[in-house]
Amino acid sequence: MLGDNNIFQHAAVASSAYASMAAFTAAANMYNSFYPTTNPHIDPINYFGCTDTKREQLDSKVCVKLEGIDLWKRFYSIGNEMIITKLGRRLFPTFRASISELDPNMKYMVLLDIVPIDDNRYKYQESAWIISGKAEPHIYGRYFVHPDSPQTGAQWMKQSIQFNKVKITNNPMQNPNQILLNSMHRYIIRLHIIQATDDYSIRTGPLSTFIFDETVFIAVTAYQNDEIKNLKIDNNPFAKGFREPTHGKKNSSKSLKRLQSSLPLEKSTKYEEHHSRLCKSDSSLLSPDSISPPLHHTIPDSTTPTYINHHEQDLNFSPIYPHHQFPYNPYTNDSSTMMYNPYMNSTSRSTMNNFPAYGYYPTNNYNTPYF
DNA sequence: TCAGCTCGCACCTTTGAACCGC
DNA sequence: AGCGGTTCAAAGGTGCGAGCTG
Repeated sequence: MLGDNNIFQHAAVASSAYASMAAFTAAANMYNSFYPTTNPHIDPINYFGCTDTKREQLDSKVCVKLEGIDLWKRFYSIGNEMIITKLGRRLFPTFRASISELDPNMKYMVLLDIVPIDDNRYKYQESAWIISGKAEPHIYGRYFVHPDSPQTGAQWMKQSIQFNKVKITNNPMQNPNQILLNSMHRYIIRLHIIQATDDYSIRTGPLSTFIFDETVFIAVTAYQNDEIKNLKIDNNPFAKGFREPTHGKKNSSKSLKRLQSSLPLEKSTKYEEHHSRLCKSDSSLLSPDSISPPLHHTIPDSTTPTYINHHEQDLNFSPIYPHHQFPYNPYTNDSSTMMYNPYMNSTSRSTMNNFPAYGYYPTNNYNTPYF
């Protein structure tokens, strides 16, 4: 099973049950940094861990809510960008979530990773993102394990979980705990909750994966869209130094424009304001022939999460495929793991058959079996 | 030529050690 | 001795912009 993966072997035989789980992830990340796979269908942890173990799902009542949803939506509505650097850059907005309905006495691990949502590379041209070619292969298997992992459900549910230390990089030789991304590619954040039942539960314990549409972003080495840049400056405390109208070479009109654009607006108004721009941007982005997406737009709302029961789901109509197991094994067909999708609820289910689940991103394959 | 990337910089927040008073 | 509050320097997170690269 382990093959010649000595790093993994050493981690797997760690004496402490939970230390070995963390060590496993670290080792997998380390291994992947040295021996990256570019095969889009093989998750390295899965590849070197378990290839054919069926995963149970967590209790279907388990609920995850994305915190700071309003800010995420504001970035989402413009077309979020995240800076990546060789040394690693933090995510902003910070990914925060609150979990409910876990077993208070059971121990869990919480992991975060970032996966591509399509096979395209993009470029920013004439104030819009357009496809510029085929994507570079994504290196799978880099996860950020929440430093509090593992802890009991009661502890996880006590307060919101913050992933403020997560860093993204474009340097494969950077710290393996940083998530490796390609510039000018589009990604989405995933959250994984794994029941920590024993030494190897990271590979075998019940798992649920949660995806939040609002976290879609394009990785860049420099901001392309001024609106995004200004929104970051106005909301990130570390960028406060760039808010001052007289700062550096910023001219007053530019600063004034930025300040105006950042004024708090009534939520619905703000989204509607960006709506037309988003449609234009996405249509050019997602369809080379510039066909606009269906006029069925809603701002995703992860504050009202609904879950998919994959056993009930009609895969012939829905673009959503189950996360088979953690790690994903492309050669099994286990639909046990549920996944969060804000569009899927009792009232919108019928719409699903006609409209892609993730609205603005009909080419979504970020929930296809990579994992 | 140029889009994309790197690096040093100024400016800022965060962090934690040291100090102080109760 | 222990605790809580304050101060302050170091560490680290920002975007900027010039220069580099393929």
